[in-house]
Amino acid sequence: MSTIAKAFELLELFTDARPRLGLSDVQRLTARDKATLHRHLVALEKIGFLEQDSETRAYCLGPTLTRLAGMRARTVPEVEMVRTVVDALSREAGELVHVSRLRGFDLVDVYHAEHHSHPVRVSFDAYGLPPLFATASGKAFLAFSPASKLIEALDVPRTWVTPENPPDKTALRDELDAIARCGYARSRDTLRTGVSSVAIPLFDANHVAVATCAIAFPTARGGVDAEQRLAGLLMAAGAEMSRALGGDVPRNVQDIWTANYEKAAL
Amino acid sequence: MSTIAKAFELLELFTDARPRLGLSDVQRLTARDKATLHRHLVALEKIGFLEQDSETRAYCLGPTLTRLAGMRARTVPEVEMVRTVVDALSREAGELVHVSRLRGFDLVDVYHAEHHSHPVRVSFDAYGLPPLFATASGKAFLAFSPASKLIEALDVPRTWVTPENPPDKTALRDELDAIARCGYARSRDTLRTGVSSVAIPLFDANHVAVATCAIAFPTARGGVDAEQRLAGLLMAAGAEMSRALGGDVPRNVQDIWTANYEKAAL
DNA sequence: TTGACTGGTTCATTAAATGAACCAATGGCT
DNA sequence: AGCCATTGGTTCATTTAATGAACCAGTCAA
Repeated sequence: MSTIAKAFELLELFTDARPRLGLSDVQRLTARDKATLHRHLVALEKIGFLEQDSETRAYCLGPTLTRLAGMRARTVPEVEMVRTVVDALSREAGELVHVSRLRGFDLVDVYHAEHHSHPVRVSFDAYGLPPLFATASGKAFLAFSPASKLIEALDVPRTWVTPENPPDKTALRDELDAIARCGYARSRDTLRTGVSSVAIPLFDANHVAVATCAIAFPTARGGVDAEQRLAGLLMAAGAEMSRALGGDVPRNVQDIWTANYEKAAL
Repeated sequence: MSTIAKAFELLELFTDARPRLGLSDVQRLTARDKATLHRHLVALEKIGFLEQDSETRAYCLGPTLTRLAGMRARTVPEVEMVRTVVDALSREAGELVHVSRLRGFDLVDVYHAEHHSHPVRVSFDAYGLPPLFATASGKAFLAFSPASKLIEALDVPRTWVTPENPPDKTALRDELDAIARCGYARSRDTLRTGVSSVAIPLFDANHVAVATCAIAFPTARGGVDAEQRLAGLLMAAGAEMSRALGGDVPRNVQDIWTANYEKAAL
């Protein structure tokens, strides 16, 4: 394995659950040699990917990440464009909006925006990324992808331990069909109790689902009508977001969306 | 040099000026071997620090940076605390506010917030980071640091080509003295034409300046009164921000700030 | 056709990463 | 006091992984 990948694995250890790790912690988590780990940690600290508390000697994620992420947000046109749309959507919805893109069989954050009014802390990768069929975003993606994708997705080995999710294939298939009909996916308290979300897929130029946009909101605040309102906003913005990514929404999906958000607006 | 550092240097090549680089571009910029560079680029792409446009084959900064930066923003208490203060300040000022911290002789972004009303795109590292004495933030830092810091700062070799800034030591010393007296530093069109800013230092627990907070605004929008208003906001929030970093403002500086922003409020 | 570009690959050489053993300091606990 | 288990960090002989000159293949313009 390349040293770069090894060093990166160290960065991945820092999660919401354990944001500060000492040398020994890292050693326990990786079961690698202490000397090597120490050198890697120092190297990462030198370049600002980690920083070390001079008192406790513990490491945490460093400021360079902020800088580079900002650079990406400014310069990568894809993100730049999505950003304006997502910011607007976030203001309108008053909730956390995030766009993720498929990378292998994981959905990784492209950009997210949270309206200031009521901060909902939604943390993603506590211990690895959840499987596609466990999140609204993932289901939105699968529902608008060829069936073969689901088969593949189910076969991919995962670090994430599903919290009581024996993926029942037929039930899942039914749910995905329902999502394809109503235009958006939903989840309640599945990823994190108290957090619900609605999600739609975003499409590339070939009308293939390659990304997702989701709105997360506290379950307590989201009745059926609230959920439908948010889903309506999502579907109304769906075309613009796909276009921001350089893609386009398939005709049949656009028809479903148009019908649904017009209904929601009434 | 460690492989980690080498790979990191590649990431540093991606700037606002040139956000997308092909293999050959990278080779020209680094004068390193193509094979090695290619392997590094691929490794960085695998972990999502870069991403490659499948059509143009060019690389740009990747989505993992966004994810990790978000993780840091959420989990590192220092950032978390600064965040709330900076967000508030940004809303009040209606301008871009950013907090940077000293790292070697560079100021690196800890957190920044931009009020949505009028977006000012202020890009920092076009070709390396500017020297301390060329920015409001840097001058704010130097003015409240022992004189030896300035001597050191002037001696540090820099990649940044100063755009007509032969650092005249006595003039600089005079300016820094003036800053120390009035409580904040200012710059007009120095870093980027059309952009002005005001800045104050932030102090650690030992009353040593270790960071800065600056407000950037379009020169066109900033008359003398506007500048003083922003500087007043900055000085009023200075104590809270230093405390958010776990530090404290020296008595004499606090006195200057208190006197000045009370004057500005009248 | 040629030549100058791309991005990407091979494989012998070499330099850098590795890890067992070792320090030094800290913090309980008898 | 002494002791044992921690902690973060370092050394240096060994080995593994990084390196780079040369090489492919594709693209574009002259």
